[in-house]
Amino acid sequence: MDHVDKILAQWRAEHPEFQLRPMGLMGRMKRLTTHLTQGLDTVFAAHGLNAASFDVLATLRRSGAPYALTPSQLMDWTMVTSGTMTNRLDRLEAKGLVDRKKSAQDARSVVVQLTVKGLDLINACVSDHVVNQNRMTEALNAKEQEELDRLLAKWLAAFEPPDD
Amino acid sequence: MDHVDKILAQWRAEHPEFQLRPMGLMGRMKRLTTHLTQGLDTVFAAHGLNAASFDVLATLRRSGAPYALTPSQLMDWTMVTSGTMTNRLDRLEAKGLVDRKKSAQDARSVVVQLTVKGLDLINACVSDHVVNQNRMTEALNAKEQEELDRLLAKWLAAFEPPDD
DNA sequence: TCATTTTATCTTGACGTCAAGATATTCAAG
DNA sequence: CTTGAATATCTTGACGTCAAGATAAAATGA
Repeated sequence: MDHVDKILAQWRAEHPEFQLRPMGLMGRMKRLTTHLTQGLDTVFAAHGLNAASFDVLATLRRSGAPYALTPSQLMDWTMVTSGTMTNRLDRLEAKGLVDRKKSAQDARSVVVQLTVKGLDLINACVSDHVVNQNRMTEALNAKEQEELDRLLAKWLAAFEPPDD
Repeated sequence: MDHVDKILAQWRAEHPEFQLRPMGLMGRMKRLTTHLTQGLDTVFAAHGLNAASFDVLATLRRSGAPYALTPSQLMDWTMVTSGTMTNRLDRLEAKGLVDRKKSAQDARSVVVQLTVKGLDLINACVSDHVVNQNRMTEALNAKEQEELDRLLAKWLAAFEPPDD
């Protein structure tokens, strides 16, 4: 009897005819996401970052040398709007973790690149982050993780058709 | 090859030694949550609500007649801070969907109750909401939903020890 | 009883996000 | 060419959220 079970029990008492499995699924997803987010934030904060800034720096880092992408490419990877990305980049630039240069090919465009300071920071943070993620997933064994991943991937495919 | 697979492939190229299954799991959870949230918002918006206001009204509704809880009880159910709950209640009260009365038993406390207007609105909205949730879960069959729910519940238990 | 601690709610200030719109540049059709 | 459409980024204003602190009332215990 966890928190979500209690919510479902209340609905069942008020509306016995409701088909509640999807609600349970989404409720557990939402609550789990809250806990996972908090757990990840701890590591980000230890490096002076938050989820938003980590998201951008990690995207640049894993794109490989020279660790440079346009704001539009960053928006595609991170699922945020242009206004949000502008705001994130302003803060990262103010902290000296990225810099912005006008694109040579397209005068409308900008190239965002990790600074040396930004690269060092994200390297250290990502290492801790991966360890942290593994620790937070220990409640499930290898087989369970595999099965969960398979089901999530199938569900996700309904919203993001895989290209291949 | 979905979006998360692409992210993992980038990390694998940069850091072959990383243990990436937990990252894949969390990435899919996060992305799925984003899509699910957007899908739910559509129904809320059709009734003039958002996720925050729906959350409060639905919590009051499923608590059963007389649809009245204190702000502290609402905070426990919804996992938000006191400042957030004050803000949510201010807006709902301004729209005439709930009212706040001082508690007779405890002068520190307040009782938040659905108005008739609030009750009618949340009844209509919840019906649509349950249908919507079921529709958004159709990508998984009954057996898959059951298995996914079992795994999520087990993982969630690591963060919220079930009392029973 | 009275002082201390705990509880319940609200306030304040900062931040991250989005939608809608503004600017500037490039592309494409005739 | 030239002009209209599409693209890339930034700006603005509103909102939801949180952490930290303020206020008031109740509970505790000496």
